[in-house]
Amino acid sequence: MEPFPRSGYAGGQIMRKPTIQDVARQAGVGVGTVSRVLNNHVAVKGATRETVLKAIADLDYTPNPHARRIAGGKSYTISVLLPVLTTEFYVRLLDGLETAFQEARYDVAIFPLLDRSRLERYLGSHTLAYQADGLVMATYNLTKMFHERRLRTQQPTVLVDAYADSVDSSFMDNVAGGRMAGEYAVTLPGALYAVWVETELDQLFTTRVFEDRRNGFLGALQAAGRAVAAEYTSSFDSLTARNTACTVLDQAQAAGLPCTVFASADMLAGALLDEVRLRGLQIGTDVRVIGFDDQPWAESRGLTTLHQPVESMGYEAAQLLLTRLNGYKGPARARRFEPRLVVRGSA
Amino acid sequence: MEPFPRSGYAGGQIMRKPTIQDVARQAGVGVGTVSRVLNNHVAVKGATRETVLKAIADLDYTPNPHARRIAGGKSYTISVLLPVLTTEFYVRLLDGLETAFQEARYDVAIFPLLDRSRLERYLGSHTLAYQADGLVMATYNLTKMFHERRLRTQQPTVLVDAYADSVDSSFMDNVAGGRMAGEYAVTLPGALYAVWVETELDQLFTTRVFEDRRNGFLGALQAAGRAVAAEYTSSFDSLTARNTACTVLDQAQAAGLPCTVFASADMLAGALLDEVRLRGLQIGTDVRVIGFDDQPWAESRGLTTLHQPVESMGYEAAQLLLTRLNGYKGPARARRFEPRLVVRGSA
DNA sequence: TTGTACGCGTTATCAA
DNA sequence: TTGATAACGCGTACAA
Repeated sequence: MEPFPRSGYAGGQIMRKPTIQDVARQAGVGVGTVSRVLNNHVAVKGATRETVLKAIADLDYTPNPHARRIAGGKSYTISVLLPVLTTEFYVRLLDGLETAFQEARYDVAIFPLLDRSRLERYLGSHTLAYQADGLVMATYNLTKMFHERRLRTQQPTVLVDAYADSVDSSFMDNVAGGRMAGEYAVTLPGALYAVWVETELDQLFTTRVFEDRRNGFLGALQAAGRAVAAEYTSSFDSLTARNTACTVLDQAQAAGLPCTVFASADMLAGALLDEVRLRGLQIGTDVRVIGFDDQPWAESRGLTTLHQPVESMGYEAAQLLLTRLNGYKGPARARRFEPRLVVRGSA
Repeated sequence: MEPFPRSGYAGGQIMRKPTIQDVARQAGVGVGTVSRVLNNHVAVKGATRETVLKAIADLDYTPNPHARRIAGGKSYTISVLLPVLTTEFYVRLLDGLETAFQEARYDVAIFPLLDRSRLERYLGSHTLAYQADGLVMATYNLTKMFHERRLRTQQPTVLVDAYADSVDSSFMDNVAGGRMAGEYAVTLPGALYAVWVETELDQLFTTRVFEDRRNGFLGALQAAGRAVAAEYTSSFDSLTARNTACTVLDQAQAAGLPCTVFASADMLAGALLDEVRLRGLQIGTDVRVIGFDDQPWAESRGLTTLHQPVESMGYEAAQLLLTRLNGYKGPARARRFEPRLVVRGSA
């Protein structure tokens, strides 16, 4: 261990993190006053506030979040619980969340939900995740867990990309997205096919995203007096996607082109584009493809798809949580975001 | 606010998180003894330990990490700083890390490095990331930042999937991986091509992974008196990968088949397989492809590739950090993992 | 408007 | 081997 001087400086360098005591001493005030400045209390004279702020800047002081938490206050920390982050979607979501929280001077820590046991571990105990001032939970449909009180969220919680009636939520209207796809699809010539993403088996840990898209799509078709020629289900990996694409096109070719395929995720749509090209068919005439997500590559591949305001959704989720942290006690609020159909060459 | 009873129970339910005081009272011992049990101190009589553990279980007590941090300097929290997690690689890496840390009863929080400014934000201040007991930093080559003292890691740090001489590290020997690919490639008929992944422009924030693979590969070719017919660079997105695949095959077909292509990431290899198939060529005879990563889909697509023991690498990184946290003060250690060539149909 | 003193839940020290 | 008690850094009554 290196020497650990209890006081101030050594060779111009602070050897130990300055505390509120150091700031108080430096500014010639009491610790209470420094604390009041830190927490934007009204009862501080302007001149005093300036002195304290200067001392804080001089010492490069930052409050210790753990001590804040212990003292009964807040730790200025938010936990974000996300499914495994292998898509662009979560990167954008995080961007929106972090932007909003940073503006409010909150730190955010991410806890990846690699599997279900982790949810319970994160929430069931002493973990940091649970000790945060607020919780953001993404994508999973936790309604049942709330109802069954298996999720006892002592601290303010907001759902993003998911909905439950008992907590604040900020989400995409996937039903509307599916409907938009459907309403556009029925204007195109030929038979209609759809590819869905398989949701997890575990009921409590599942997402309704793709179910909603399906309901919206089928609803729009029904309203137009149409129906799908066939539906398929794929899981969210590239190999299965490619196999599914083959199956879809086999059947579509057998039944006769042209046709339109609604792929409920761009990744599936991409596999379809590949397979169409592979078979020497014309995208946009023989086979039309509508995706969902508007991934970064969608534009350059000319994919017609539903664009989601993901960053805004994250930003708004953060705002909902921040109002709770600032004392809002009203009923659960739901912020619904609508996707936008982006028509490109593929349909 | 609901009533907030200071003591024990209400209707069989604990209204407030039990503290070490509650446990001590319940077990009929002092708080010091409880603390000793919690921290596995030797000087606790077996019978006393049992009593305390029972009280802990009865009350469903878990220590408050913030209080621990304040009192003892340890919070039992590890920060993991990762590049954006859009690949399977980081999921597996996290799995290895979390497994090891959980065994040692540490919590881990993830801080995604969406961009460079976040690195400085995470480390420069009061943030949770910085307040953790230890730091795991993945992939990026931060050597220069350490040398320039732009990264002042007060707490133990370990690099994973990266190397710097001043800190502990656990990493893949990508040079060896490249060499293995090269040594195998030279046994195959036809011209040799290689596709690399573009590294970021920012010097301080770059990774050496692909540079290493290249050096290994070219070294093996040189040792065999061979050379690549051409090299290509692609960025890590599917669109560029597909374009690059086209370019490679255009040139390879013009120069004459068969040929072998070393793609320094499975994602690039996958694009090549697609394009080969698209052109009606035979994979494994006309065009042989060697990948790198052994992604989950590699087996079913028959991709010859380099398998990386990613989980082990993460697990070992965690172990290195844990020894530091337990007081190890020795010089920086480097744990090198070797990839393994998995020969399948593609080459 | 400001300073003092207490409490938060834990670890560490010291005496028993 | 154990129990009391002093820190740890901060928020906040309460007194001034």
